[in-house]
Amino acid sequence: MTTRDKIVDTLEEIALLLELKGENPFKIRAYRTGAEVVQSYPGDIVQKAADNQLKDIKGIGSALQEKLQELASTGELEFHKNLRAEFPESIFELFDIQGLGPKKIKALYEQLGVKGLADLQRVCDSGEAAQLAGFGKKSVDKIREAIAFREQNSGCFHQDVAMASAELVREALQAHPAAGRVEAAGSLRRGKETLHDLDFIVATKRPQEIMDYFVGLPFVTQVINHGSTKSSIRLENGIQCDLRAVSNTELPFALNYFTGSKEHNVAMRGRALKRGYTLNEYRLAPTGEAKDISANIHEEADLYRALGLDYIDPALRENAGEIEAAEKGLLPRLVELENLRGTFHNHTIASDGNATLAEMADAAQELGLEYLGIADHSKASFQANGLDEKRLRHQIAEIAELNKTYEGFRLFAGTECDILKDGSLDFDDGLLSELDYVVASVHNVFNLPEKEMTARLIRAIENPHVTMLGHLTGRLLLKREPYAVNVPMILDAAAETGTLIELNANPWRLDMDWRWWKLAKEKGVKCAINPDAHSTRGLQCLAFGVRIARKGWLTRDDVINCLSLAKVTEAIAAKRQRHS
DNA sequence: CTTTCTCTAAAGTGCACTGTGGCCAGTGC
Repeated sequence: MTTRDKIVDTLEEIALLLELKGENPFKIRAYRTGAEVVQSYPGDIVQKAADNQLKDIKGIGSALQEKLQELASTGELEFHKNLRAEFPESIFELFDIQGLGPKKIKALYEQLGVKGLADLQRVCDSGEAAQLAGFGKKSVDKIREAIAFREQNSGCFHQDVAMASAELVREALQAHPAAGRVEAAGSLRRGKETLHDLDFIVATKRPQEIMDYFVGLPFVTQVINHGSTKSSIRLENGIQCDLRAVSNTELPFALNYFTGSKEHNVAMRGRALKRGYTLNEYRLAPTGEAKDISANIHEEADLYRALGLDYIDPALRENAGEIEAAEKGLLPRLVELENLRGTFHNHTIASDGNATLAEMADAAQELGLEYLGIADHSKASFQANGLDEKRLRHQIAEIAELNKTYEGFRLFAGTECDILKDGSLDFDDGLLSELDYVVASVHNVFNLPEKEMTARLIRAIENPHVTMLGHLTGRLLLKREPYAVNVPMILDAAAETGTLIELNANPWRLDMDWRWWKLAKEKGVKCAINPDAHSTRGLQCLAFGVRIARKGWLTRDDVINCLSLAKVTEAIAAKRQRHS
């Protein structure tokens, strides 16, 4: 069965391969456009393609119509197969290296026979790469750094992929008749920003049966371990998944132990010892005269209570003050997805999103939100089709019109305004003042020294129209390092000016990092959880943002999205009013 | 490869930055 995703992937791969061949850039773009159109087409485009009913779809001309028909009806495409045959499979690895584009990959492949990462490392080390035209010592050094960065993160995955895989595994396990409770543990449960494996615990009386079933599941591509209570497999996407079978009574202990973090566990064990117990993954047992209380422990919460602690949410288990807080009854009541009543920073087809204003608004309402902020790119982000003054004013008017049609819901007119190299903004204050709010973000010149980058951001923060700072460090998890910026100084400036900091909920960003939010909260800086959605589906990234906010100890009072429509309207106008 | 047109040919997203090689090409947003 051909799926929409497969068609999209095929078209994108064709674009990549054509680039490698040095084809006409417009032809390449046509395939990329085609992929986008297929991705966002409302309706069953696969069926339509198979039936050759693709006429009059903008972006799909005669050549793509034919290819899509072949692809949809046969599941294959001769043209694609032939293209693939021209290059080794592993060549795609090279596109993950920052600083390598199609031209350089082409040169490496044709002149040095570089087929993948291993070859790339070799020709960098041997000095061959530096000899190529267009290459030199500096570029080779950069490539080596990029390889090292990639290797450091190899076997790591973004939250969206990990969560989807975890759901698949959980459902499969739960379906077995001998499976009792099935729980995800590990860093997934703690809500870490990236993950390298999935840990599951199942309560059962027949562990061997569960293990045999687990390693034989259809999505298993490799069996790493297969024992009577512990097995490890690899999924199709490369994620390793460990499963442990325990008894019902052991479950709370196993769950606690395998959720971690290691540091949290060490602290817990130490605490148990002080109270006369030894704690491990199976039980809490008295070491001396203490009374055996294990029969009273059915849930993790009972275990924490037994150690004189309030229940500590998995998100907080990083040994970063959570045990002390739990002892004193000072743990925060963490924000929940259900607390969010709206969100900011979302894109539409006006810039690089693929849904219209109305579609985004409808999707937001379906999620139960009361307001949605639109923040399309500004003109300096040309590559993202950023709006100029005229188009933005047109969008403001469009939003005003749409707002007349809603009851109990509102679109906010905003912008994701580029912060230019010197810290000035891409739009003048006159236009910014016509908007409901402004997200200010950096999209170019990432390599400034920390001092200059910090000054750049602070200058933007000091603009009275800047409501919030977008993706603070510009990092792309597992792909690009954050840029150098002094976060405490930024937080001070934000606190002083009443500027919000975004928690960008895109699983590739999750920026500002969760490790800073506790400090931000202490300084009185508020958070805006934003999905940075480029489609209606993208709004669901909010869930990832909430997970990170929880790791940052944030409560509903710290997150502006938890305010009602009336209150949030005041809140986003507050900074500006200080200055008027 | 697609769209648009002045309708069978031309135009189709711009800029900053980096490094290399000698004033340009590749990359990334």
